Amino acid sequence: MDRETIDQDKNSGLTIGHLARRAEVATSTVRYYERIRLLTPPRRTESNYRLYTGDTVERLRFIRAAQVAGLTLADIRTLLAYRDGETAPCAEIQTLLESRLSQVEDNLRELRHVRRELRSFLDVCRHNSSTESCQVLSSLEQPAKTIPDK
Amino acid sequence: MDRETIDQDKNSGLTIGHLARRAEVATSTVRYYERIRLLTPPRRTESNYRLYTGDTVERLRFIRAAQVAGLTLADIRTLLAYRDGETAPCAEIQTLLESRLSQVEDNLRELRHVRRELRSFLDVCRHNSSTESCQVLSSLEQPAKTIPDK
DNA sequence: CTACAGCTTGAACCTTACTTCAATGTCAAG
DNA sequence: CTTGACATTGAAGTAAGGTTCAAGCTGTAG
Repeated sequence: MDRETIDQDKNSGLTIGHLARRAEVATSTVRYYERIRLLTPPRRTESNYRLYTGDTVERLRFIRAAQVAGLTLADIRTLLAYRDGETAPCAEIQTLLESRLSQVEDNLRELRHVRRELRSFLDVCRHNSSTESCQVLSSLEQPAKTIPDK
Repeated sequence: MDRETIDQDKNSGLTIGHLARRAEVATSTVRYYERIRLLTPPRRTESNYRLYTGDTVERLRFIRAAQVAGLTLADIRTLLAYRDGETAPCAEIQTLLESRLSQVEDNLRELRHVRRELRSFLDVCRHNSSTESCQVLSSLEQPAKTIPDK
């Protein structure tokens, strides 16, 4: 039995620090999530320390998993409400996921475009023999400049 | 000769509004750029209006082009300093572009990961016959859950 | 008993790239 | 002369997801 486990047994609850270590988030994040109503206020010790159960560890992992999937905290609040309630309307969840997916795909397209731009500027840079008067600067002058084909 | 051109000729200078329209940015953006020293303070009319030359239109286009290429305004300030000065050290510019490119590539990798996650949750959603108790919620419970191969 | 780690709070701060606001001044047209 | 568009300023607001701070209490090891 390690320190953590002993501490937990003692009062059958986790202080914010223990919760945070188990869920691998910062304590400030836990308080932040309580503020924005992703976590409901937990019970308190006599000395006003927050006291959590293992369920909250799960909840935090849920939040992380959803974040990794690209959902915003606002999205996640919606999902958590379903998770807390008895109904979990699949169609609405699906709509939410699909709308995020299409945003992610937009971002991907834009990033690929940015990558193309950067690469083409780097090409200019590399085909430049002079160490001064980098051609990139002037190629940035003409907007929408395309590499002339051949 | 259109209104814009007449206005320009009159005093051989552009007010902030004319500059903004020519460069297709908001006037508030122009003032912002001046504040963060991307633009040097222009001369003023007697009545304290900013008065720009066509060079500033070019400068704003330069900024836009660089932004589209994924550079931050801080990066761009560096480039503008080279552009204003007599030396444009190609090597350093190349380094800057390469470091942005690798950030962009990191972002792309991460976004592709996010897309995979979202798609796999959507698969769960679509293979679910029940309209209630959406399986996505429980599949978010187990972190790092991989779809079991067959 | 004394450290020192850990907890409490509300408020402020961080990043990036801007926008908005309020109060006031300027300029050209009718 | 009035109206309306445009200009000025500094300060504050926005989005998102947190972090940091100050000042003060609690808990425990030595």
